Amino acid sequence: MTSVDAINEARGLAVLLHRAAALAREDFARAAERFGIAPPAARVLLLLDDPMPMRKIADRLLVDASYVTGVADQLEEAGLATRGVGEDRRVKLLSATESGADVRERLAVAISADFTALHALDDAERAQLATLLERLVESGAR
Amino acid sequence: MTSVDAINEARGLAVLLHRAAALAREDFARAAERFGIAPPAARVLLLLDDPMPMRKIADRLLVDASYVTGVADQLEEAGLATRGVGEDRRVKLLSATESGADVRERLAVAISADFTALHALDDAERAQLATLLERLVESGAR
DNA sequence: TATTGTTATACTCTATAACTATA
DNA sequence: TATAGTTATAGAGTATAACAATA
Repeated sequence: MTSVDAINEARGLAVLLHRAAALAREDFARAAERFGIAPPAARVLLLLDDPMPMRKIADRLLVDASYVTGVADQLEEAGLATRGVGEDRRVKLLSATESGADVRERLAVAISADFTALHALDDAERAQLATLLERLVESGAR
Repeated sequence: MTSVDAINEARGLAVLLHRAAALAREDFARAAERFGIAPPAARVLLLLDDPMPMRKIADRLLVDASYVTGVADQLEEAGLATRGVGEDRRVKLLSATESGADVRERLAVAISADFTALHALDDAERAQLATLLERLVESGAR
C-alpha cells in the first residue's frame, strides 16, 4: 500500500465512521423526539434503571458534571426524574419517576426498533462490527 | 434473541459507534490544530484538490450552504483559499492557494498518521469495517 | 421563477471557572 | 483540603429565514 492509498483509506474510514455515527444520532434523536425529550435528556434517562449520583452520570456519559446539572433540570421539569439525597449529603441521586420509568422503557424499545444498524446487518455482521469497533475504541483509550 | 437483548445490542452498538466516531473526530481535530485551522475549515480544505463551487462543497459535506460561507471566509482570512467566479456568474469557485495546497497535503498525511483505526486493525479488518459501515450508511440513506 | 451565495440570527451541545456545601 | 453539585458564561458547530444577483 502506497502512502497515498493509506491516506485515502484513512479518509474513507473517517468519513464512513462519521456518517454511520450521524445516522445513529439521527435515529436516536427521532426516537427521543417522539417522547418530547431532547437527546441529552434521553441519554441520561436511559441510565436511570436505578437512582444514580450526578457524578456517576457525568462519568458514564463522558461529559462534564456541570452539564449534567442542566439535563437533570430538564428531566425534573418534565416530571421524568427527581433528585434525592444520598447518605453522603453532598451526593444527589437522580431517579426516574414512575412516568420517567415508563418513558425510559418505551424509549429503549423505540430506539432499537429505529436503529438502522440492526436492520441493515445480520446477527453475525453486527457481532463483527461490534468487535471491530471495540478494538478501535480500546486502542483509542490507550 | 429476546427483545431485551435486541435493545441492549442496539444500545451497545450505538455507544460503540459514537465512541469510535468521537475518537476519529479527536484525531482529526488534533491534526488540524497543528496547522492552526479549525476542523470545519480543514474538512473544506481537504476537498480542494481542484476549485469547487460553494454549493458542491455544501453537498459533499452534507451541511447547509450558509455554513460554507463562513468556513470559506476563515480559509480566505488564513490565506489558504480564494474565491473566484465561474462561467455561471452566480457560482463562486473556492480554490486552494499555493500555501493552502501545501497545508492540504501535509494535513492529509498527518491525519492518516494519527488515525487510530489504521493502527488498531490490520488490513483485512479495516476492509471489513469499511464494508460493514458502507452497508449501514447506504441503508440509512435509503 | 429557480438557483447561488450571503447575512443576520438563533439554537444545541458542551466546557471552563468560580462558587457553596459537605466530607 | 478534596469532592459533589450548581451557576453563569462562553464557544464551537450548525441551521433557518430573508435577501441580492444571476440565470
